[in-house]
Amino acid sequence: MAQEKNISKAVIKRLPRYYRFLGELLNQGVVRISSRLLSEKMGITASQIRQDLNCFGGFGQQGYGYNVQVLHEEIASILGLDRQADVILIGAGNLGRAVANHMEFEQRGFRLIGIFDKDPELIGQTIKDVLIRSTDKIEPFCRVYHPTAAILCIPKTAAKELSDRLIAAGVKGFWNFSHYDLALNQKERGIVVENVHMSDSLMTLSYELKALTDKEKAAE
Amino acid sequence: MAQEKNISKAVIKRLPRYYRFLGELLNQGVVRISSRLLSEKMGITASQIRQDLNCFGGFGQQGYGYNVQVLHEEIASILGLDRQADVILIGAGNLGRAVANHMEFEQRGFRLIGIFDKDPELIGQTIKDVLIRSTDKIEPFCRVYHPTAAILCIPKTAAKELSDRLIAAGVKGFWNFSHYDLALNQKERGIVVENVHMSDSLMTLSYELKALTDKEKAAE
DNA sequence: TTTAGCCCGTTAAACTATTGACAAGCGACT
DNA sequence: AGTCGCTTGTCAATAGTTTAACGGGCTAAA
Repeated sequence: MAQEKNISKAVIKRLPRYYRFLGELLNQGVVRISSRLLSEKMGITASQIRQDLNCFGGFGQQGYGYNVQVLHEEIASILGLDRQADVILIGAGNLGRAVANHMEFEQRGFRLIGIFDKDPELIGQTIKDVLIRSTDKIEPFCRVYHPTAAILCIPKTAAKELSDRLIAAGVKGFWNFSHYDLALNQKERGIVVENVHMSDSLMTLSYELKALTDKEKAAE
Repeated sequence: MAQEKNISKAVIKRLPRYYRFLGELLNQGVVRISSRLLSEKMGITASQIRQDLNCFGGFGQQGYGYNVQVLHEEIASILGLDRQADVILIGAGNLGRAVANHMEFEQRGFRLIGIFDKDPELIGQTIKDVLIRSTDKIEPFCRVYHPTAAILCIPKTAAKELSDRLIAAGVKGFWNFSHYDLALNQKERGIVVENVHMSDSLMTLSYELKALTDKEKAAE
């Protein structure tokens, strides 16, 4: 395996997008693609594509380009989508249920093996054949099944306590939908966090819409 | 209003986070905060905070710092949270329902005024007192209510057609949860797009977990 | 087999973003 | 009123990211 140097975060963030576009090309039966053509499709520079891919090895060939299927598989492997990391979901409210139902975990490198909630009404129900257990059962469950990651779909107020407990129970990664800023406290402890701050995203949209309106007004 | 120069995207993306932290301080009854203190709480440099805030004007005072409430309100105003931009939701599946139920639109500068789906089973139902209508009714609805933005919680396959129709109907902003890369086609047309690519985020987490495991193995 | 046209990998340059440094202003205490 | 310590706003330096340029190798066609 290559990947000696530390790969920049910016590159990593682009990989899933490459993967998505290559998957589409594969579906369309496209066999080869040049960085120039892909750059036109994706709206980025060909230079960036070549530079990004080169972080992980020379997958292309001069005068030919890249083989779509090979590249698709290589990126899957880089992202670790060929594994099945066990993940548990904490919080089976609106958002938690939607995430459990909506995401294709198996195609993204994960397997959902447990769901936890503190609401007695929900406990005992199942989502996608996975039983909802009491949050009290998190520790015993982890002792048996050792999930690698946890998805947090819980209120901000519960996030600190639960994340601490999960880390103590051996969870290494978090997909955090709560408004709590998890990464702050967990850095440098061998814990990785991926935040999905939906309301931040919505506020960004608000800003951009406002900026758009202001600009149009100014143009008059 | 200040904000003459074009503000960098990186700064905008941080504003909601500032807003979140300031809101918390406000709840705790904190009256003033220095960039140094805030930087410790947020895990970024004080320099960056001062530089970011200065893009929009000098809200602080030497020897004192920033007034928490004033700054909180200023950022709300910059982000446009004091407005109520009308927004419609397209797609009332798992994800769409969760978004409608879960997000506090009124506190983020928006007001949800309509929901659309093509499934006859869902049409006629309501979410948060908002009626679910047929997607056939999008155009007449827009002619009457002129929504500023649309939330796309629909499959990739439907995204292109619906976004085209919505743009034709006068929608200016998209909060896009579909796997379709909306921004590509809509750039430079006075349309703003904020993508929430959840599966990209999940794949990023997969990469980071893999990298973590690899590093631990290498350390042995 | 030769040649022309592509296209990759790589290095260098341009650009952007973050961090550090410091002068000047404010507040609090003497 | 004067002084000390703190903190901003801003400029300069550093770090990081993106884009451009180019040598050389591969493909395909003559």
